[in-house]
Amino acid sequence: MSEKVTIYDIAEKLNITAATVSRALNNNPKIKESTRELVIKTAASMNYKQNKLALALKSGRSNNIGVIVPRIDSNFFASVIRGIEEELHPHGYQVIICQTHESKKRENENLYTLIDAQVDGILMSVTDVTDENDGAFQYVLQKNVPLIFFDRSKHIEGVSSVTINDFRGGYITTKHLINEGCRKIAHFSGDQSLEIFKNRFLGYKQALLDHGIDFNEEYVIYTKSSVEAGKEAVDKLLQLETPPDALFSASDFAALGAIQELKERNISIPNEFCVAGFSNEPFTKFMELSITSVDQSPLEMGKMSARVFLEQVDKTDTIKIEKKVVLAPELHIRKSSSRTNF
Amino acid sequence: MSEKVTIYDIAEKLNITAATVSRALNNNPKIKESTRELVIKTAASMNYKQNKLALALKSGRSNNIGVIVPRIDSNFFASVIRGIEEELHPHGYQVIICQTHESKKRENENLYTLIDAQVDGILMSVTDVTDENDGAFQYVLQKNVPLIFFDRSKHIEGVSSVTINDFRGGYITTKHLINEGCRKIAHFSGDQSLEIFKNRFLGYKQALLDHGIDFNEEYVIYTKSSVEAGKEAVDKLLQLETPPDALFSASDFAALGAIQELKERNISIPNEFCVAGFSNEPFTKFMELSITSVDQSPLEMGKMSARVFLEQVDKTDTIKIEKKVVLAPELHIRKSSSRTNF
DNA sequence: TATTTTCGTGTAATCGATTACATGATTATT
DNA sequence: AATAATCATGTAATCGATTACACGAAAATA
Repeated sequence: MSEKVTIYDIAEKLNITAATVSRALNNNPKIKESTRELVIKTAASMNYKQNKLALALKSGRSNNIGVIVPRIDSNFFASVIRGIEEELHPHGYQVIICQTHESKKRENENLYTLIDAQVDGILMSVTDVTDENDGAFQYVLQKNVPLIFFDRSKHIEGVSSVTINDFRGGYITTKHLINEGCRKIAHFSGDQSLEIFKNRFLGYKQALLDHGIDFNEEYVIYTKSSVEAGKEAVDKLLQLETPPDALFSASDFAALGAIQELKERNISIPNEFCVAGFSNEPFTKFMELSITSVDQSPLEMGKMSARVFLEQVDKTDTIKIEKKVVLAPELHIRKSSSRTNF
Repeated sequence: MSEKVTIYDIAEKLNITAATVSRALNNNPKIKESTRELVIKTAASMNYKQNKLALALKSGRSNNIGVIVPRIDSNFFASVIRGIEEELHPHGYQVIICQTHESKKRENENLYTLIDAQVDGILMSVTDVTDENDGAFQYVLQKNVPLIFFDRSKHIEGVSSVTINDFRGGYITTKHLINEGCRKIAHFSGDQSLEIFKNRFLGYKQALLDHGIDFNEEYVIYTKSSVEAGKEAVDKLLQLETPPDALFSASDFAALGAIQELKERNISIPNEFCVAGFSNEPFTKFMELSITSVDQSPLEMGKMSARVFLEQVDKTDTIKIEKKVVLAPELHIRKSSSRTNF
């Protein structure tokens, strides 16, 4: 039953034109004060609502921004999205969510769909199979839609990014393990095509080097981010001639799997074996044997990404700003690696 | 640099009208086959993309649906959203996310904004201060936009809902605790204005009744869903003349808090005290002392909500379908309450 | 052959708002 | 009083696609 009220209806009622109504509602200074008041009052009484679609068509701006993540049901990504939403909501932007499930096809599909839906910007975390030379990215850039990577980033000219210093995260965690007296430190890494994993790995390596510990190729295992994968990987490690005495896992889930497997083998943590993870998933601090982990401040990352977007959205199209924000990782030291402090 | 290609550009190039182009692209049967092919080929070669905003304005349908949740960074809501997205994506819908942070003001704001943005439907979980008589809901209904509640629902005529059987969840959990030999079972509940908490509570009460156990008002505590709240609540319980020997908490976080507090007091779980939570948060199964909890199948809930929406979206406006889907809760029995099986 | 169908396409309105330009009414200036 | 400047509003195009209606040409029917 709800008749849609347009500016034409208001115009008709007041015997003026829609143009005048539009101007009055938009506080155009050329409108007589009395007219403006009358229009605003009438609009309110008729329960007028501006049609955002018409506005979007005319202006070419939808006031929507797209967010693409591998999956939304992970604490990390959900928190980033929360940050984005909170930062953008006051500016009148709505957040559209897309998932890739680590599929390049889905990722491209999402990019094209978002552009076709005329979003005003795209904030995304790439998949582990993303190719930065893909046409979809060119398509986005060519449309002059601000594109911002968060966490999982690729180097593309003209694209800003908000990441954490993964190298440093790897470095301080490894250094911490060394401080706890560990010398044979293993590392679970992820897909090397993702910068985040490469950098955590490099930080790990550098810390070893800086502390005079030889890097041992055998101690590095590439795992999926799952409990199961962590168990299997630890299994492999323990079969080595000289098994490690500590683990820096680039994934909390793999770290948890490792802990479960070590416990089953009655290896005492942290006395015989120290474990540290990455991401500060909620469960890491809830465990009785709480797990040391690197916090990525996802909320802050989301807010920062949103801010970078806001900075770019109104700039002249001709100037391409490329901003690289790097947040500091924070190591949360917990029981799984605390021989001394607890 | 990207010139936008419209149907007018295609029309001009082929010396026909935009109407013909539109028809050809929409597989209108009145178009000559040769023309259609030519148009489609030309459109492709010119890299034409349909302007969704223009389409939305004309049709009044945006192909967006709005999802409103208290917060997105909770495993439960994130999983529901995942389900919604996965179900709706193949149908060409985009999902817009809004958060309320349990604020009625934010909730209303979100409802109005979504309607003004012409979403084709709204799927939401209400706040704990939502009033079903609020004008915002009337506004939505009056616009004939399908509204579907999931999990946290209110009774509003013409509004469908997808929930789990919280009564049953409360019942089977309490019954399980009784089976384990507990007789003095406490309950942490939440805001009673939310059906979910009322129903879990009622299920709890009924189970006691059915097993000849007196209901003890003192054993029921209304807590927030947080670890801290759980600790404080257990503290109160233990000060009672006859402290309980089990807890059914309507929140996993409060259950965790309870467990931590009980452990600090060296009360042995599950031998002296059994604990069960609700929601099956990821950490409940990861703990060494894994926590018994009720699974709400959030993914399924999201998919089901999406399906209910799809059923309603194309129906004639005149017929208001009101569908109430109730999913079955599933009790995951774990160490925190297993005196016998583990 | 004359008349009716059918077919394919064009014309123009529509969705709702914005805005460059035009215009008439005041007011200010000389 | 004549001219210029200012003000408030109207006219009409525009954003890009869809679609009811119209119309000429070709095909079918009488």
